[in-house]
Amino acid sequence: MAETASRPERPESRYGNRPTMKDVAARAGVGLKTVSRVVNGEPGVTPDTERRVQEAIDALGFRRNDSARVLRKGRTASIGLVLEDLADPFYGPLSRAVEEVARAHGALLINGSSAEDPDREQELVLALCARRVDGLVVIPAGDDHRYLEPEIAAGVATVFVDRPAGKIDADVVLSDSFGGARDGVAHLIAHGHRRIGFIGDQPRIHTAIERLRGYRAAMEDAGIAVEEEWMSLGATDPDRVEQATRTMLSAPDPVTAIFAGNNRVTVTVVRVLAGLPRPVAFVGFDDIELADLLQPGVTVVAQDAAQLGRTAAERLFRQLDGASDAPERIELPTRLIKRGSGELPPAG
Amino acid sequence: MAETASRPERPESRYGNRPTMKDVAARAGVGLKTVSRVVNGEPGVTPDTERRVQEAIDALGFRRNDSARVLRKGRTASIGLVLEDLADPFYGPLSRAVEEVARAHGALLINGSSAEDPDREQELVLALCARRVDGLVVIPAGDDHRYLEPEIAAGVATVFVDRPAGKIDADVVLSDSFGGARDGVAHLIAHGHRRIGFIGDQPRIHTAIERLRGYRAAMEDAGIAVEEEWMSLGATDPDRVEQATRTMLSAPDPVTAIFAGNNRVTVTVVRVLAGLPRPVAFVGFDDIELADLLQPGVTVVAQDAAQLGRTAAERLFRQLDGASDAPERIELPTRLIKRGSGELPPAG
DNA sequence: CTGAAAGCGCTTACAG
DNA sequence: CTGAAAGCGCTTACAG
Repeated sequence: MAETASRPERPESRYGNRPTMKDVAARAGVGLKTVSRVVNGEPGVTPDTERRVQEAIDALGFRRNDSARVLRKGRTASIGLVLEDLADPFYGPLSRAVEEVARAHGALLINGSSAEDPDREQELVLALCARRVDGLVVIPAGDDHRYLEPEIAAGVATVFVDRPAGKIDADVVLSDSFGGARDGVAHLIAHGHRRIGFIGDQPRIHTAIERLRGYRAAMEDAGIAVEEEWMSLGATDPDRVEQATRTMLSAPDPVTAIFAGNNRVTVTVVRVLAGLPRPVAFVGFDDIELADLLQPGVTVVAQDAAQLGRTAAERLFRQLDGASDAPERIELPTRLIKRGSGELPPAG
Repeated sequence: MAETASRPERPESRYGNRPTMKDVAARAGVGLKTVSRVVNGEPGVTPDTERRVQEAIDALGFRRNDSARVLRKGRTASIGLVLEDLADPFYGPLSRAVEEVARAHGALLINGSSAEDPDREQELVLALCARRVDGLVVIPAGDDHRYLEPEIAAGVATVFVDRPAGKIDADVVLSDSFGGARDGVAHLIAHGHRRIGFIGDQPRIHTAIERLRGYRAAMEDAGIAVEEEWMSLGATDPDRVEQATRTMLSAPDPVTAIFAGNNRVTVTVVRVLAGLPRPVAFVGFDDIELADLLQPGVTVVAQDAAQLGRTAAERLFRQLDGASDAPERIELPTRLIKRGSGELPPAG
């Protein structure tokens, strides 16, 4: 056992020591095409020939090189998924959903993180195109995707998720950020709040702007004049968010409620609020695990990450199956989940 | 804009309408090899020739087909990562760490979930081998990996993570499940508990067995005779875990503390305990988000998922760089994080 | 500095 | 039922 698994010397070429169809053909005493037929389960091979070929395959440990196959067939049966950060819990269910759809279509998933850097997004996307993935699901970091035009023209199916494509016309699947934020903020207003803070992601990110817009709309609907100090957009790292939270709460006339623009902001704000003596009402965009077990439970505007991924991937394969629908914008609804923190009345 | 992005007819072959080096060469009036030189930044091209080639590349929107390149070069500059479930928070940081190391080595990451199904694991792994990934990082679902022997012999670098390989000798990177569980249970014993329950994953999973072993060791060290009803291994779905928890707690002489075998078990047990009138002490294996904000805070045995991924990926690339070290078993330490739930005394 | 020929490991199109 | 030839889009090894 240890012997068969002992590490071999690495050859210069990784394939150098791999048997090919040619080797199998030679050993079985048949032509190349006959091996190809057996390997691919094509008809037109006598049982006896098939057996001889199969024996050669087993004896040599032959495994078809799909890399070569792809070169002839045209399709690679793989799709690329470019997201911001594989470690962000929001992308876990989304990735899985994309993978499941890909699997159902016999495709593999190549995954990459842009780290919210437009240059890195482009580099990754183009690397995937060079590998000739059949399609791309992209959570964009940048706001100019004209670099993709030649690829799309060449037939690479493309769907954007969570945020729209920039400066090109492409399929996009989004959550209703505007409506979700408006509902969440209206919910706080309905519980008596008028001084409400908004802490969100960087303003160059589409969802951050949309959610801020939803916040403003809800405030305006209620006839509340928003003050500048109530709004803070920026990085979602804990330090920045904690700072923003504390600033809002220590103002002479502090906010009595906070609305958070995404899951990472939520985690930090909740942590800060937990350390305060007086309760501050809170609603967050995106659900987070264990939100129901905190005291109070965390009220959130939930989006369905898995459904975003599933919808995008299905749309992608529809493109690959030849559908020539015009690019479409699909918006999925959000859902307000009341758990306590959003139903607190204004303090004092 | 809308025009350039409007969806083209899908050709039979995805590459049919893509310019190749041959097209570029024809347009620039040079040989194929000269185009190759320019595309790959090789020396030995006059500035003037280079400019002509570059113009042709830009005019045609040429992008090198790495799929073809790979066929000649031998290496695909891609590695495969097979894990259980992309949506499990434990695998997020692990995947990201593997991706970062891959990126540093210029490789792309192909990701797949086995859904804890050995057949699906094998299917995925072999599909990745057929694509000729340079290496594999595998969180195994099955316990027999002899099917990988021909691949490893052919030069596919392989590292197992989180659980050891079955029936083959290969690199493996693990957390110290035994030691971590023993420490966690000893911690409960140190706080006065003697009747302690263990709820873990299915017994065919290596980490489940190791953690159970750690539990038994701690109990034995303390001279406590373990009763059968205190141990429950099985699926980690909420229903099964809730049932197991309630059964242990409703026994005539119930346990006063529970040790959970992984993150999913922890989430469910914590949820059940939160609904009980009397406090039950708890320690979980794996840290979970917001564990510090619950009442009481959740004491856990934390493992470093990112470090597991990083270590495995680095080991993989060392193999690919030609290191011929013998297969090794690397065990990373765990860390007990005290937050309150594990320091509760036995009730009544 | 430049390029024609051969070949990577398959599949396609065709002929027997 | 079977197989020889050509070709997918590149790189390698070599010659000029």
